[in-house]
Amino acid sequence: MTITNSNSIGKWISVLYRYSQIYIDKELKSYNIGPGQFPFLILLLKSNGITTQDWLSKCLNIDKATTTRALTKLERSGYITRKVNPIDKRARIVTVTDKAVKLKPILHQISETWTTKLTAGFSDWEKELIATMLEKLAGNAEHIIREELSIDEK
Amino acid sequence: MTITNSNSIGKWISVLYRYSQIYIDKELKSYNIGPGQFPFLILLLKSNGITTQDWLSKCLNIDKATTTRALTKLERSGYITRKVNPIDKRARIVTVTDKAVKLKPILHQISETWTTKLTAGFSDWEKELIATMLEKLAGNAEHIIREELSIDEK
DNA sequence: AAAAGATAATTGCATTTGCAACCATTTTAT
DNA sequence: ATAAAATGGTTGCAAATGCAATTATCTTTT
Repeated sequence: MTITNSNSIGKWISVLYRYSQIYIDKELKSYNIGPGQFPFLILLLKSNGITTQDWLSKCLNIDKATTTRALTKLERSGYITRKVNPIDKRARIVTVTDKAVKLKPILHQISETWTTKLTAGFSDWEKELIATMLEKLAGNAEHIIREELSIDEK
Repeated sequence: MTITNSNSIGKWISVLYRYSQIYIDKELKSYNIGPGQFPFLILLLKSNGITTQDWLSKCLNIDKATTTRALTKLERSGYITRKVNPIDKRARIVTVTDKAVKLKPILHQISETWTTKLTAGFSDWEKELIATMLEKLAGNAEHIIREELSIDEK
């Protein structure tokens, strides 16, 4: 018998996910950036030009079809450009524009404000701890799903 | 300057959310229960007949329109019934069926297996800790969104 | 060098979701 | 007692999302 508090981890993850979507949506609506684009833009601002769409998908665990569409929207809104990689014509080189770079501080501020308010009452040490723990959970989750997939492939 | 690890909490939450959706979808597809119904069914199995749809929505932070649809699907699949509350005709009394009760052990097992694998490498103490911390985060998130709403209402 | 397999990205399709607007009923205020 | 406000739930609509299939290109095998 192991009915413990920890079984609600999944519930809180999903609740938190929905809150964060609502928050991002409110904060970024005026920039024509939705919760579906936000993580891509943040990631691209960190790793400009040095990544494939597929890598973005894997890094964020977002379906590659969704990635295509998110980047299409970001491109239409003028935050990124995509050109075919001449070395590998299947791939695209995704580059952030000046418009995106100018927005970078605001994006980070929104992200930081959210984190700060979210972790109100936590010590700095606890903040680091929970981030580290979540990262570990995500690693485990990836492992679980990958294993399930490989079982299916039998 | 506060660029720390903790700023990625949001990222990991969203990554974990998507993994969990994939997992639940795979595990429960054969029962005709999707990730959108799962949390409701779990919650209803705990608090049968003693809740409104609105309470479910608030508890899980899920839009009430989505709640209506999730319950409609659960009803069609035979896991719950809804009747108008004679005391308050606006409200519905949601009751789980025998079919749902029979499924309860399986649902809990799926939930437990996910949690166990997700927290692989964590001590029991750490498992409790992360659940507690996530609950706190969710409480803070609710607070943030509620405050933002009340500002908009000015 | 050609065929088979893998990889990067896109498109089609169906499903899910949230916001707004709405209806019905109950509660509160006057 | 009636009007106004609040509450529980549903529906319309548009946007987002994931899976599967497809295209194009590159890599590996033979």
